[in-house]
Amino acid sequence: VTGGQATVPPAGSRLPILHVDMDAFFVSVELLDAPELRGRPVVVGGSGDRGVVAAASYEARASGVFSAMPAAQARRLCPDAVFLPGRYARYAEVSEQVFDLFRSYTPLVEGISLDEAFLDVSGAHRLFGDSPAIAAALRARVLDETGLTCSVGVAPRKLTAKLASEAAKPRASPAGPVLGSGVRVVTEEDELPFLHALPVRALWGVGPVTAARLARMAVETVGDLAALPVENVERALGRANGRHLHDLAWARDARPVVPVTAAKSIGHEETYVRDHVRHDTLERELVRLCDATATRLRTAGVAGRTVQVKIRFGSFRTITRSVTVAEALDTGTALVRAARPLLLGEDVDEGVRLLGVSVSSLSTAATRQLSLEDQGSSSWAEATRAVDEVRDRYGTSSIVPATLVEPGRGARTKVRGDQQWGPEQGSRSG
DNA sequence: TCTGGGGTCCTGCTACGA
DNA sequence: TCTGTCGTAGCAGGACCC
Repeated sequence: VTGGQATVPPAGSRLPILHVDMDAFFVSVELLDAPELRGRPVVVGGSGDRGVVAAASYEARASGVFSAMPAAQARRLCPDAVFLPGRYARYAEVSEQVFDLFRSYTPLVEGISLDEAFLDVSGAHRLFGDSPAIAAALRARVLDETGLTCSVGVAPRKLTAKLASEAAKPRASPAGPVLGSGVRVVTEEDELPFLHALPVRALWGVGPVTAARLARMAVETVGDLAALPVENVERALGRANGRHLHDLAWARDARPVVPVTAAKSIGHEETYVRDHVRHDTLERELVRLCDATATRLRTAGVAGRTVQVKIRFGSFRTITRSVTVAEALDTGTALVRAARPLLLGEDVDEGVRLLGVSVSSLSTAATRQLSLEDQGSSSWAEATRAVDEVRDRYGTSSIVPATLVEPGRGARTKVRGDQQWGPEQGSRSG
């Protein structure tokens, strides 16, 4: 307030949230490195029989290929497409470059995935102008510095910023990709009309099951959902979820942009080319997954008390078995000790399609209680540190649990990003 | 017809101690 | 000593996200 009169803030400063979404990110990175593929239908992921599509170019999308679609289906729909296996490390590298650029506008950057982030730019207006101006400048710089395009939503809160960036995206059409607006601004006044016109499936948290439940109540749009009494929604969807979605339908979303959130679980899982039926083979796979998970725990400087084993059978029936131990674990041997009885307790005659290990109830090394093993002897901790150092210097496969060494074949280890979107043809099974 | 891998969050149930 | 209640932790499954 100055001179007894309220100053009206400029419209852009009442739109603190940006949602930035890279366009067809994995595919765009591939095209950056292989420009001769531009204009062709390109699909990342799903090169094996059991894979799924991780990303599709707009040319491939015009044939009906979308993310998460089974590879076999994608191949039928678009036989001319170039299928690429995906390079997680390369995407992570480009992502880091893009996120650094985001952080040059504001420290309040919340990554949702490699290709998507929320930015709170409420403190950046003096330096960079209002939010729509920041959005436009940011898009231009991303293109200039990386050669990639992105779409940006600008809105008063996360919910609508995300939906706005979606509305700004390019679209696939049979005639080829149709450019989007690139930036979409949704002001406080526009918010409810914009929101209520969208299909209810657009809301974060409404998947196929929830959408089907809502359809039984004749809810097709966000507006339909908003019009229902909250009690009815709670009865249909459960208390927490029902209230949350009803709030979202009225654009009530107070979630702040949180720059860093600590991981709550770390794990690995893998789908096999053919189902495993032998316990000894699965035990070896379990050792490999535990070893990889433990390495990542140590890299993150955390250890966990709850160890979970996930088994997906040939029929796609999926079970989880978990155990919580007194002391937090971060070594492969300790994880195997906890996980093995969980696996051995299950009948695998049906055939196991996927095996996974994950660790939760994480604590940092500084706060965790010393285990008896730690207190009794430091030799195992030293050996583990030495293993990490050898792998740092000579690669992940340079030193592995003896169980994983096969005469004449060496050893196969797992690192993050391996077989990210399904098993490769010809990889090991048994 | 076929359904990945990395996660988060919620719900319902059971066990257990105060 | 027995019984009921309540809060919490652990466990399993499911829905959802990118």
